[in-house]
Amino acid sequence: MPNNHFKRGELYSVINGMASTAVARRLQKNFRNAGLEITIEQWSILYHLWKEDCLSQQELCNRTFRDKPSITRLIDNLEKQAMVIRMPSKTDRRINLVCLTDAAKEIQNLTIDLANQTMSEALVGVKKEDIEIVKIVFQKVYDNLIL
Amino acid sequence: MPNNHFKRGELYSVINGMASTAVARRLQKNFRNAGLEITIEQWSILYHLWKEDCLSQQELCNRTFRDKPSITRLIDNLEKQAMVIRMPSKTDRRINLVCLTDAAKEIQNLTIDLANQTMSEALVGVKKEDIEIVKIVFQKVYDNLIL
DNA sequence: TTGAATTAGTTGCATAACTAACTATATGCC
DNA sequence: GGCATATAGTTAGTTATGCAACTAATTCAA
Repeated sequence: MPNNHFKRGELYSVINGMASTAVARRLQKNFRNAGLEITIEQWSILYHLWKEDCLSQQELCNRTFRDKPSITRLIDNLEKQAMVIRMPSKTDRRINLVCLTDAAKEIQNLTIDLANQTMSEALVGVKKEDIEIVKIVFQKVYDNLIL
Repeated sequence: MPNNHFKRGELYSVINGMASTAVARRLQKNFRNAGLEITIEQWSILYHLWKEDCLSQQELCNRTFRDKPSITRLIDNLEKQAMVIRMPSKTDRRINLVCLTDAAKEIQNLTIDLANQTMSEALVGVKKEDIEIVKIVFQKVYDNLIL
């Protein structure tokens, strides 16, 4: 039994029960209050497309740390809401390029402002250098488990 | 537009896409490989009951940062698998006390070992003091958003 | 003591996640 | 060229999550 047993268990439940839920739920609420009918999961797809448009579904899997079926359904739902369209790649017919519509471009600034505002609320009292440490720890965890 | 705009956006997607999924998915896989038919969400309930048995559903909500319907269904599924039973409180008939069965007690040591092992794999190369910082940051985030 | 407000838990509906099994296209080796 | 293998994406089935609306029991105050 490792000697740091309980600490790790505690960390585990913190990560699992709190990290994504508290921030995500608040951001979702802020979207709703602003009249935006979009989930944070859908927004996270748009967020990556705003950085670089017309990515393949596989590339979205890599960048959002989701598996392929999850991306398929998220794109399905975003397509229903006319936020993105699937464009068959001309060089590889297996690939769908996921491209933004004008509707998605219109909500970019508003939603990113809301996200920044939410992160500001969430990070009150947290030192900048500690945020950097959290990012580094998460990246290491991801590398340890996935690569 | 806040000047630390992109950093926070990045942190957001890291928290949302990676934190719970990578560790949780690995732990789930380790459970499955050990022949355990239990989800990590169900395990997180058992984890709190091993620390203190016969908690109310509301108390489990507080300790696992979940809402009431989530707890209701997790307990439903755990009850189907005969891991817990609902016992009506004698002092307040609105309350269900959720108590462990022998089957749950049997898997306690094995699953906690697997969880510690998974956290050890996940935290390779991460300094102990950085883990503490992550915990403190998450607690602050939670306090900022919920309280 | 009765009636409003609070608290504990459940149910219905929608979205999202993972696994496993599947189709279709592309690549690479003989 | 042709077959094995790899890659991109979809579908089906189960579990989990969030919200809103609901029932039942308790508390508290007029």
